[in-house]
Amino acid sequence: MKLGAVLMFEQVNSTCDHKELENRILAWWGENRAFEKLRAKNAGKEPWSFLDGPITANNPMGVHHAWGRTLKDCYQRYHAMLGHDQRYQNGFDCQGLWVEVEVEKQMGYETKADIERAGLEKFIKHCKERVEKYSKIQTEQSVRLGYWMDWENSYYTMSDENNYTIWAFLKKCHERGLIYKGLDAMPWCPRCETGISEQERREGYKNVEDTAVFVRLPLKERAGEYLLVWTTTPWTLAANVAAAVNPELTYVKARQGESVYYLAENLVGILKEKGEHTVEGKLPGKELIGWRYNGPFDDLEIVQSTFAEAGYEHRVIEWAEVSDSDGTGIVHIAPGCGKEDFDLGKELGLPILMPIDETGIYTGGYGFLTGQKASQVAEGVIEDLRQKEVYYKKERYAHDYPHCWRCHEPLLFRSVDEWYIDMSWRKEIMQVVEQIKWIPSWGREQELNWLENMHDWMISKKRFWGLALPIFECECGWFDVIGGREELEKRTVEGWEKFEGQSPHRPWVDALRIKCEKCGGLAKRIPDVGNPWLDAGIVPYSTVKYNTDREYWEKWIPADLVLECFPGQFRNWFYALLAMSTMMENKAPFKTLLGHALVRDEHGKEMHKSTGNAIWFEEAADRMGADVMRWIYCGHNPTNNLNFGYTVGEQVQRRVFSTWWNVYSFFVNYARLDGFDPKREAVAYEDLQDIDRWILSKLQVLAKVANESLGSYDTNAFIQQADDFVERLSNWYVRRNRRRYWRPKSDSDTDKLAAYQTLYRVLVDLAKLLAPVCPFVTEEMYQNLVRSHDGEAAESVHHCDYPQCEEELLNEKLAWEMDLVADTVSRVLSIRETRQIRVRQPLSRLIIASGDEATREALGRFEAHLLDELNIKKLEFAGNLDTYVSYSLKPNHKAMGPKFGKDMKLIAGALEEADASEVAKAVSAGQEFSVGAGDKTWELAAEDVVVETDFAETLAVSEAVEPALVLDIELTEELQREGFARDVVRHIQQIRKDIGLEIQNHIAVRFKAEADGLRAALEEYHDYIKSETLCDDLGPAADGELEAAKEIKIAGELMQLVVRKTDF
RNA sequence: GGGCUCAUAGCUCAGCUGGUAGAGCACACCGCUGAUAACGGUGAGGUCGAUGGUUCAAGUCCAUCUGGGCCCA
Repeated sequence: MKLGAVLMFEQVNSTCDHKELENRILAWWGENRAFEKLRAKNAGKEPWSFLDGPITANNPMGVHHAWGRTLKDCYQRYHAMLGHDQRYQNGFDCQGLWVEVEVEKQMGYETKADIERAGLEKFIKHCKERVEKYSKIQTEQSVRLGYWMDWENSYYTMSDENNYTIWAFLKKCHERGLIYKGLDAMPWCPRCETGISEQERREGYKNVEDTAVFVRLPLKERAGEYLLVWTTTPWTLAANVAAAVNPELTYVKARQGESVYYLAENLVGILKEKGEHTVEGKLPGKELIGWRYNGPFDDLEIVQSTFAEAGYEHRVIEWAEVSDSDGTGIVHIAPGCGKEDFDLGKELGLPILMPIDETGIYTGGYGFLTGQKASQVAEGVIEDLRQKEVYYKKERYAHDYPHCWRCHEPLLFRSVDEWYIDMSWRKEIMQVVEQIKWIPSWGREQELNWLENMHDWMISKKRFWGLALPIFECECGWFDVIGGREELEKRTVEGWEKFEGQSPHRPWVDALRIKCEKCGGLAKRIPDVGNPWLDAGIVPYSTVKYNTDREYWEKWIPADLVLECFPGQFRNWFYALLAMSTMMENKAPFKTLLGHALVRDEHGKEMHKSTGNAIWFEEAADRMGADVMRWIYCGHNPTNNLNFGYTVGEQVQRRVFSTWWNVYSFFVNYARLDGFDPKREAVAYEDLQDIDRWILSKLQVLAKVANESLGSYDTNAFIQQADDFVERLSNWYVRRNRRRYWRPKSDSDTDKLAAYQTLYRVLVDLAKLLAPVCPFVTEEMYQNLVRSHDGEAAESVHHCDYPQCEEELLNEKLAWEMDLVADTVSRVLSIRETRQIRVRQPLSRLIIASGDEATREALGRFEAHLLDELNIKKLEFAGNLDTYVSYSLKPNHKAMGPKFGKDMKLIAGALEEADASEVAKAVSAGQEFSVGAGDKTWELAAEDVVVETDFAETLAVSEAVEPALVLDIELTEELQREGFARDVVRHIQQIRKDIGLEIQNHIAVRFKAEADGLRAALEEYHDYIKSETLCDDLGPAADGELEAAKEIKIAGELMQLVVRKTDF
């Protein structure tokens, strides 16, 4: 088809290919530097500050990351359209064990020794390379998502600036005397050869089955009597120092064969398996305290020497935490191998046996155990105990046991020296928490709860790739913390030449020495690296020019928004941010924190590579489209986990995007045919139709909701409204107005112009409103609708001002009226349904009965829509339905409750007794009336009761709600013929579609029909059928013309139809 | 044991400051279609986890309990 000169819109397909469209828009943004122009446009204006939590640059980004990133982008785009200046800085988390583990896998290293053999420098280089590789991949993925960031300027937590700023933080801590080295029993990963911090330990609990052993420990001075002790970690028995009982529990003395056993009364059942026993006495736990016994490994040289040195013998101690829920009620205590054991040992001054080294292997002095892996000695220990006759029995025992969160090895407990920050200043942090708005609000409680209960912060890790802790320690015990590069250079007395020009990482920083201020010797850096949450926690300082441009920092911090996935972060990033910022400046680094939950699969299961239900980001983006994904993310309540998958994607695509796109495509394609010129002077508001004013009002409501929702970080509320708007736009506004666009072209047709202008305005504003949510499809629409003809308009939809509600276009009355019309339509359709009368069959009249003037007036004004939509000839109005009905009465609780209170039940009874038709008359007249029960009477108003009506059979009625509707369902032959004609039209249209004709193609139709009614209808409605179907030639078929005929059935009568295209 | 949180239709979820329960999907039936491989209508399906309390009125507020999740000990 040839286009005239005035046609400016590009033709639009009826379906939208998201993948193609999005890639095209991405390329266009790039070529036109759309993002850079946006930044330039807003530069220097009022700032809005978002602070990005660094994403771990260790693997490709998943659909779970895309949730948070979509929300981040959405709020940034919204504020950009409000004209706010922004930093757009993305962050990558680079340092830490997670990277090391992946590099180890990649290089085939098994142990720390392997790394050291291969060379630390090489290893660190690989770590850096891995971070570079994945940060690049994540950047590309984020771009595909439509995430607008200053990608050239992303921050990396491995940067010098970041590391040195953490040093400054640590120095402040040290100046307050909060840094210390402590010996503690801690969970330890023998594979990673490092301690696991409290935060990390919580990541890795797994339910496993272990061998639990019952051991009988001979009591000294009580020949033939034994303590029965139970442990789930047989490897720790060699480090046994004491046995603990609960002084409040009751214990029994039980004889079994030659032996006498002591154990908790409630657990005596465990003896059964080994034969008969008799209970010879009961005693409280406190009577056992102090009893001495022979340890299970007293034969070991190291046990003997350690105990001798301490002047100690194995004995029973008290511990209130001992329970009788499992085991024997007597707990084996090894202070070198367990957290509680260690604390207990410290309290009581017990000696400590530390049997294993960093790799989980027994050290010297442990006899046959020496050189063995602790995780593999269970059977050997049992055999040894058996020979020593202290073995009683074993069992399989299922429990939650901590595992390494990275490599999944079971953790062991070791007593080791680690470095800590004393967190006794937690109250200061808790005060800072109060400065923050938490969404959802219980986030505050969560954070406070963590701060209340946390222990000191273990900041050291015996690994390689990470923050080099700036703690220099001298052999004499003196240590100091260096606060930055300058101080480091100033205080370094040796090794600077090896360090200069390198990042402050191992191995280079290990070469440095400073002078000990106590003994004058050389202090060297402790070999440990830092906890990675230090890296992420400092970013409000390190990435926002805190050290170099304080004015800039003041401008952007505290940030307006931090937005991250909730789980874990209360003790991780949020905690680190708050703690570090409290120490640095005693203030919150951000004002609002928005948290979201986790992404699950469609069925609510966790996504895992191994179970095959994981969805890769690229695949999702290409298959469903980034816009669709973003709609799903924005439309979800962030508090709840999100069940993500292709089914929900298809739903959103169908329900929202397909509908919206088709309105757009409908508009564009007809606007082209008609040569609609968007620059023409606007039709005056008073010359619009009510339905135009209605959709414009609805658009303003949407703009209001959009600004309120996005302004309060609630995309969900906005999406719900937008969803509804698209639905109403398509299935009411466009559906009701189709014929206005189809009318023959005429420049003087103001009403047609009004229809185009209204729909145009709605589509343009809707694109702007939704631009932050789905940036691609809105850009596409904007370019075609606006930029195609207006070179002065903003170059991108994302450069536009965000639409604000125009109060003068709001019209609540119209909204109410349109709801009434829609409701009326729906009710009449419901009547047709129950009476089995298809909508194509015209009916003679609809009676609307209401005592309410406004209701009648409103429906009267939309009469044309009602008649057309419902295929009815005539509308009649009545004040009530007296002549057809009998009445019954029901109380309206909402109206009466406040007035009559406790009398409600009595009044309900009185209404049942009252003269219903009298009341109905009063109600429909809006008058007061009285009812009575016993000796009481009440004055009721019209709105206090609901009148129900029973109808005669002759009419179809819907009277449950106001207004009452009565549908005349009598079918005359005349009406039937018209119904036939509409059926014929409909079938011809279907055939047109089936044979692939375009809207504008003309046709010829041949038919054959036997039934008189049908033939009469074809004759009577000959012209109507022709004009409705663009048919130039309609007539009965001659012989041989029906070969390709389609046989159809109309109201039970057969008919044959042939459609032929006549233009080419 | 303590803190937080959740419990509404078969599934996923809305229900703000109390007024007598909704949507989408799925299912069945019917209809509509010259924008819509769409849509509309109807039906079935809910003791709004349980029990008390406040109130004329509770999914909504309060208390207790049960069950799930997270956090802490």
